[in-house]
Amino acid sequence: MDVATPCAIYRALLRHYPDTIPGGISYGDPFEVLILTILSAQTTDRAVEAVRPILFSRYPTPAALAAADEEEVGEIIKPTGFYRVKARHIIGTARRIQEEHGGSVPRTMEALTGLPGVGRKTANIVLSNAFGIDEGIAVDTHVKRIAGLLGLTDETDPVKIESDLKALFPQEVWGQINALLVQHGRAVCIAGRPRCAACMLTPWCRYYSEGKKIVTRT
DNA sequence: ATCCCGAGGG
DNA sequence: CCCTCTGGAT
Repeated sequence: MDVATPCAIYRALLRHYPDTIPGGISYGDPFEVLILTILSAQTTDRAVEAVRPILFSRYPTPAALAAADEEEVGEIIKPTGFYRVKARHIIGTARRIQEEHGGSVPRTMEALTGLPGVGRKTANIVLSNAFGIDEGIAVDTHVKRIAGLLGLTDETDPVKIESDLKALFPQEVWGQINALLVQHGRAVCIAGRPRCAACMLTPWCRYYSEGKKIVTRT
Protein backbone atom coordinates (compact mmCIF):
# COMPACT_ATOMS: atom_id res chain seq x y z
CA MET A 1 0.00 0.00 0.00
CA ASP A 2 1.06 3.54 -0.78
CA VAL A 3 2.49 5.07 2.40
CA ALA A 4 0.54 8.28 1.78
CA THR A 5 -2.82 6.53 1.84
CA PRO A 6 -3.19 5.99 5.61
CA CYS A 7 -2.29 9.63 6.14
CA ALA A 8 -4.91 10.77 3.63
CA ILE A 9 -7.53 8.55 5.27
CA TYR A 10 -6.65 9.92 8.68
CA ARG A 11 -6.97 13.51 7.45
CA ALA A 12 -10.27 12.81 5.72
CA LEU A 13 -11.69 11.30 8.90
CA LEU A 14 -10.41 14.11 11.09
CA ARG A 15 -11.86 16.72 8.74
CA HIS A 16 -15.24 15.06 9.07
CA TYR A 17 -15.10 14.40 12.81
CA PRO A 18 -13.01 17.35 14.04
CA ASP A 19 -13.98 16.94 17.68
CA THR A 20 -13.11 13.29 17.96
CA ILE A 21 -10.79 12.50 20.80
CA PRO A 22 -9.48 9.06 21.74
CA GLY A 23 -12.37 7.02 23.10
CA GLY A 24 -14.97 8.98 21.20
CA ILE A 25 -16.57 10.84 24.08
CA SER A 26 -15.11 13.70 26.07
CA TYR A 27 -15.19 12.12 29.49
CA GLY A 28 -13.29 14.49 31.76
CA ASP A 29 -11.02 13.12 34.48
CA PRO A 30 -9.44 9.65 34.46
CA PHE A 31 -11.86 8.24 37.00
CA GLU A 32 -14.82 9.25 34.84
CA VAL A 33 -13.10 8.00 31.70
CA LEU A 34 -12.52 4.62 33.29
CA ILE A 35 -15.99 4.16 34.76
CA LEU A 36 -17.81 5.43 31.67
CA THR A 37 -15.70 3.29 29.38
CA ILE A 38 -16.65 0.22 31.40
CA LEU A 39 -20.29 1.24 31.12
CA SER A 40 -19.92 1.78 27.36
CA ALA A 41 -19.63 -1.92 26.60
CA GLN A 42 -22.40 -3.10 24.28
CA THR A 43 -24.50 0.03 24.50
CA THR A 44 -24.98 3.45 22.95
CA ASP A 45 -23.41 6.83 23.68
CA ARG A 46 -26.88 8.15 24.47
CA ALA A 47 -27.44 5.68 27.28
CA VAL A 48 -24.03 6.42 28.78
CA GLU A 49 -24.52 10.18 28.59
CA ALA A 50 -27.95 9.86 30.20
CA VAL A 51 -26.54 7.94 33.14
CA ARG A 52 -23.40 10.02 33.54
CA PRO A 53 -24.65 13.08 35.53
CA ILE A 54 -26.74 10.96 37.87
CA LEU A 55 -23.95 8.52 38.60
CA PHE A 56 -21.23 11.09 39.25
CA SER A 57 -23.32 13.50 41.24
CA ARG A 58 -24.07 10.59 43.59
CA TYR A 59 -20.58 9.05 43.48
CA PRO A 60 -18.08 11.77 42.51
CA THR A 61 -14.93 9.94 43.67
CA PRO A 62 -13.45 6.44 43.77
CA ALA A 63 -13.94 6.50 47.54
CA ALA A 64 -17.64 7.26 47.20
CA LEU A 65 -18.20 4.59 44.57
CA ALA A 66 -16.16 2.08 46.56
CA ALA A 67 -18.63 2.48 49.41
CA ALA A 68 -21.72 2.35 47.21
CA ASP A 69 -24.55 -0.15 47.37
CA GLU A 70 -24.59 -2.52 44.42
CA GLU A 71 -28.35 -2.44 43.91
CA GLU A 72 -28.46 1.35 44.03
CA VAL A 73 -25.69 1.64 41.46
CA GLY A 74 -27.40 -0.98 39.33
CA GLU A 75 -30.59 1.02 39.29
CA ILE A 76 -28.76 4.15 38.15
CA ILE A 77 -26.81 2.49 35.35
CA LYS A 78 -29.67 0.30 34.16
CA PRO A 79 -30.12 2.08 30.77
CA THR A 80 -26.62 0.99 29.74
CA GLY A 81 -27.50 -2.70 29.95
CA PHE A 82 -25.67 -5.55 31.72
CA TYR A 83 -26.32 -3.49 34.78
CA ARG A 84 -25.75 -6.10 37.48
CA VAL A 85 -22.38 -7.15 36.10
CA LYS A 86 -21.38 -3.57 35.42
CA ALA A 87 -22.39 -2.43 38.90
CA ARG A 88 -20.22 -5.15 40.40
CA HIS A 89 -17.37 -4.19 38.09
CA ILE A 90 -17.33 -0.45 38.66
CA ILE A 91 -17.67 -0.78 42.45
CA GLY A 92 -14.96 -3.42 42.48
CA THR A 93 -12.76 -1.22 40.32
CA ALA A 94 -13.31 1.74 42.64
CA ARG A 95 -12.37 -0.41 45.63
CA ARG A 96 -9.19 -1.65 44.01
CA ILE A 97 -8.25 1.90 43.03
CA GLN A 98 -8.67 2.88 46.67
CA GLU A 99 -6.90 -0.08 48.18
CA GLU A 100 -4.15 -0.83 45.68
CA HIS A 101 -3.55 2.37 43.72
CA GLY A 102 -3.76 5.08 46.35
CA GLY A 103 -7.06 6.43 45.08
CA SER A 104 -5.97 7.31 41.55
CA VAL A 105 -6.47 5.50 38.26
CA PRO A 106 -3.38 3.48 37.29
CA ARG A 107 -1.55 4.35 34.07
CA THR A 108 -0.28 1.03 32.82
CA MET A 109 -1.91 -1.63 30.68
CA GLU A 110 -1.13 -4.36 33.22
CA ALA A 111 -2.60 -2.51 36.18
CA LEU A 112 -5.68 -1.44 34.24
CA THR A 113 -6.47 -4.86 32.80
CA GLY A 114 -6.13 -6.21 36.33
CA LEU A 115 -9.18 -4.21 37.40
CA PRO A 116 -12.58 -5.91 37.33
CA GLY A 117 -14.47 -5.14 34.13
CA VAL A 118 -11.40 -3.76 32.36
CA GLY A 119 -10.03 -5.70 29.41
CA ARG A 120 -7.61 -4.72 26.67
CA LYS A 121 -10.19 -2.66 24.83
CA THR A 122 -11.22 -0.57 27.81
CA ALA A 123 -7.63 -0.19 29.03
CA ASN A 124 -6.55 1.04 25.61
CA ILE A 125 -9.25 3.67 25.52
CA VAL A 126 -8.53 4.83 29.05
CA LEU A 127 -4.79 5.10 28.41
CA SER A 128 -5.20 7.20 25.28
CA ASN A 129 -8.23 9.21 26.36
CA ALA A 130 -7.34 9.98 29.97
CA PHE A 131 -3.54 9.99 29.85
CA GLY A 132 -2.57 10.54 26.23
CA ILE A 133 -0.65 7.26 26.28
CA ASP A 134 -0.91 5.51 22.93
CA GLU A 135 0.05 1.90 23.58
CA GLY A 136 -2.04 0.22 20.96
CA ILE A 137 -5.13 0.14 18.81
CA ALA A 138 -8.19 -1.65 20.13
CA VAL A 139 -9.52 -3.81 17.34
CA ASP A 140 -13.29 -4.04 17.75
CA THR A 141 -15.85 -4.97 15.11
CA HIS A 142 -15.85 -1.45 13.62
CA VAL A 143 -12.08 -1.20 13.34
CA LYS A 144 -11.86 -4.71 11.93
CA ARG A 145 -14.57 -4.11 9.33
CA ILE A 146 -13.46 -0.67 8.13
CA ALA A 147 -9.74 -1.45 8.13
CA GLY A 148 -10.56 -4.39 5.87
CA LEU A 149 -12.78 -2.37 3.55
CA LEU A 150 -10.06 0.25 3.21
CA GLY A 151 -7.40 -2.32 2.46
CA LEU A 152 -5.38 -1.26 5.48
CA THR A 153 -5.01 -4.92 6.39
CA ASP A 154 -5.75 -8.34 4.92
CA GLU A 155 -5.61 -10.10 8.26
CA THR A 156 -8.56 -11.48 10.21
CA ASP A 157 -6.76 -12.12 13.50
CA PRO A 158 -7.24 -9.03 15.70
CA VAL A 159 -3.65 -9.23 16.95
CA LYS A 160 -2.31 -9.12 13.39
CA ILE A 161 -4.75 -6.37 12.41
CA GLU A 162 -3.49 -4.30 15.29
CA SER A 163 0.15 -4.68 14.31
CA ASP A 164 -0.68 -3.81 10.70
CA LEU A 165 -2.47 -0.63 11.78
CA LYS A 166 0.27 0.31 14.21
CA ALA A 167 2.75 0.11 11.36
CA LEU A 168 0.62 2.34 9.12
CA PHE A 169 -0.01 5.21 11.53
CA PRO A 170 2.37 7.21 13.74
CA GLN A 171 2.04 6.29 17.40
CA GLU A 172 0.79 9.69 18.50
CA VAL A 173 -2.42 9.22 16.52
CA TRP A 174 -3.15 5.59 17.45
CA GLY A 175 -5.74 6.50 20.04
CA GLN A 176 -7.31 9.06 17.78
CA ILE A 177 -7.44 6.91 14.65
CA ASN A 178 -8.96 4.24 16.84
CA ALA A 179 -11.72 6.60 17.96
CA LEU A 180 -12.23 7.96 14.46
CA LEU A 181 -12.72 4.51 12.94
CA VAL A 182 -15.18 3.53 15.65
CA GLN A 183 -17.10 6.76 15.28
CA HIS A 184 -17.23 6.33 11.51
CA GLY A 185 -18.42 2.76 11.98
CA ARG A 186 -21.31 3.87 14.14
CA ALA A 187 -22.36 6.92 12.12
CA VAL A 188 -21.65 6.13 8.47
CA CYS A 189 -19.99 2.81 7.72
CA ILE A 190 -22.60 0.88 9.64
CA ALA A 191 -22.30 -2.89 9.62
CA GLY A 192 -24.69 -4.38 7.10
CA ARG A 193 -26.06 -1.10 5.79
CA PRO A 194 -23.24 1.33 5.00
CA ARG A 195 -24.32 4.85 4.07
CA CYS A 196 -21.89 5.27 1.19
CA ALA A 197 -23.54 8.49 0.01
CA ALA A 198 -22.45 10.16 3.24
CA CYS A 199 -18.99 8.63 3.29
CA MET A 200 -15.76 10.59 2.84
CA LEU A 201 -13.64 7.46 2.47
CA THR A 202 -15.09 6.11 -0.78
CA PRO A 203 -11.92 6.97 -2.75
CA TRP A 204 -10.10 4.29 -0.72
CA CYS A 205 -12.94 1.84 -0.18
CA ARG A 206 -12.99 -1.62 -1.75
CA TYR A 207 -16.67 -2.09 -1.01
CA TYR A 208 -17.54 1.07 -2.86
CA SER A 209 -15.10 0.68 -5.76
CA GLU A 210 -15.82 -3.00 -6.33
CA GLY A 211 -19.54 -2.65 -6.86
CA LYS A 212 -20.67 -3.03 -3.27
CA LYS A 213 -20.22 -6.78 -3.34
CA ILE A 214 -17.98 -7.17 -0.32
CA VAL A 215 -19.56 -8.44 2.86
CA THR A 216 -19.77 -5.54 5.27
CA ARG A 217 -20.53 -7.60 8.32
CA THR A 218 -17.99 -9.10 10.63
C1' DA B 1 -35.30 -9.97 14.65
C1' DT B 2 -30.67 -8.30 15.25
C1' DC B 3 -26.94 -5.65 16.62
C1' DC B 4 -24.13 -2.95 19.93
C1' DC B 5 -17.20 1.43 21.56
C1' DG B 6 -16.62 -6.33 25.95
C1' DA B 7 -15.33 -9.05 29.84
C1' DG B 8 -15.53 -12.93 32.74
C1' DG B 9 -16.40 -17.59 33.50
C1' DG B 10 -17.02 -22.58 32.45
C1' DC C 1 -13.94 -21.73 22.51
C1' DC C 2 -18.49 -20.77 23.73
C1' DC C 3 -21.72 -18.97 26.82
C1' DT C 4 -23.85 -15.34 29.56
C1' DC C 5 -24.98 -10.86 31.01
C1' DT C 6 -29.16 -6.54 29.67
C1' DG C 7 -31.45 -2.62 27.67
C1' DG C 8 -32.00 0.25 23.73
C1' DA C 9 -31.97 1.39 18.83
C1' DT C 10 -33.28 0.39 14.29
